[in-house]
Amino acid sequence: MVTRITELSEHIGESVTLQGWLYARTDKGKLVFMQVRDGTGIAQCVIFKRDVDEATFETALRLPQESSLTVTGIVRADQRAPGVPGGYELSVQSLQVIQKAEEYPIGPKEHGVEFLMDNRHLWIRSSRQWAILHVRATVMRAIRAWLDRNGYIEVSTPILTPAAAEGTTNLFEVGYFDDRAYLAQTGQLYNEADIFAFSRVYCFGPTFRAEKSKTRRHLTEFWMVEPEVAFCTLEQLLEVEEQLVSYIVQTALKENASELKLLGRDPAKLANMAPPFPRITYDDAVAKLKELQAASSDAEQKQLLDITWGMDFGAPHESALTQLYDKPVFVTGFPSAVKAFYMEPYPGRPEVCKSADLLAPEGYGEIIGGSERISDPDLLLKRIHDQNLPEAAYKWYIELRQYGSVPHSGFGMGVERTVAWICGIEHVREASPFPRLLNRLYP
RNA sequence: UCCUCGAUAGCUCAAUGGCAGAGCAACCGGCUGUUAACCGGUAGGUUACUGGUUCGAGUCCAGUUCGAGGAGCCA
Repeated sequence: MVTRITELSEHIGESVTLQGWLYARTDKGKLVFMQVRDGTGIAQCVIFKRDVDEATFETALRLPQESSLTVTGIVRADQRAPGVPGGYELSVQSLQVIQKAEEYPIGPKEHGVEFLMDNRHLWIRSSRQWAILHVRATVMRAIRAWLDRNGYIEVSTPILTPAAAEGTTNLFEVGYFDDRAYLAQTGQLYNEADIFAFSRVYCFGPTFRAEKSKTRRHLTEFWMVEPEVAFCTLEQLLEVEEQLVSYIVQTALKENASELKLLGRDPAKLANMAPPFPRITYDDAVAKLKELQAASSDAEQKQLLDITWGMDFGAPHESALTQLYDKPVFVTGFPSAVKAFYMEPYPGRPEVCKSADLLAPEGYGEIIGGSERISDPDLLLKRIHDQNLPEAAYKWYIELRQYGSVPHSGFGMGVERTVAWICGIEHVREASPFPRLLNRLYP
């Protein structure tokens, strides 16, 4: 009978057996402290020389980090015991080494990014990475739970696609027999087909962008959930978004309290995530940014915040805007020219479209991009022509508007950016188990 | 693609143009409450690569490679 570390508190005074790996070890004379990981947590196992035979004590004293083992001992509650969740430790009675590990490269001291990324296959064992990936799993589970509970059906969209939805420069090209195919950048166009069969749908999977971006917010492969809703205006879509995001954050706060604590994330900064989120129009946001720019005394910041109406926001603009709110903020009504061809223009004001980005607080920036889609076939065709897109490739997409077209809206949410925000980490690469970056395809 | 910074022991980093160093990890020893323990000892080097300046280069110069941060683009 094997006990898991998360269940230790239910076995105080009992003899239990753990299976795991040696996370860290220190000794003090006739005493050895072993931090043992079992995948569910970390527990301190204490070996007193007088409690075990000579061979066991010698083994423990020399056991290398990350050796696999089975350990049996009495569970004790002890305030001094470190670990995850901590507070409980094992007085070891017996120890079996399954494999004595070779010298482990990742030690208890600090390491550089390149080294850690080269050792990502081992790095994920570290408590910090373990905590982040736990939160990631919670976020993904919460996304599905909320959508499933609210009448959405998950319909997978293809990864291998014939053409781009939004330009062709950022596509990964792959061979497709005698032809070429591209890795999907979005499932949205297929989602739009799916809503006419299922009304509310979402796709959830990896997305690929061959962008030569070298920033803390970019991966070339990332996970995105894309809900799409029939009979839905932009205003209604924003309500869906704020409810979903709030549910995700609240679920993580509830289920990953110890992980967030391990990450040093202050739960107070996430606690008030509840609808409604503030909304600001692009017009007002530009005016606000100009004020901020005028008020800035830093010359470099002044330069970065420079903006004129019609420009898309850069990272410094998003960052400055989010500092004004303690909740995520919607920016609506972007200029049509900087957004995708399929976004519905505002009636009487075609230079702006029914689009909305959701910017996460504390400078984390865009985690959602969404819009109401053009439902009129003639307008859609015109937009395709205006942008010199190949009409033939979009034949099926235009047909969706010819057989019972309805107002509809949808959005895409980036999982790694959302996880990075919730965890309060610097870089999205830590929010992915094996991140793919501009110069990183190993391991 | 552009801008800035960097590459020295397994890891993190020092070293005024003048003998290649420390901490951690490893190995040996000491210590019955460690939290990245502490104390003593041992071992560990093609200073990213190529060329140049110099009596002498880890250090200065040129080029190359790799990496980090940022911009643009985006979720």
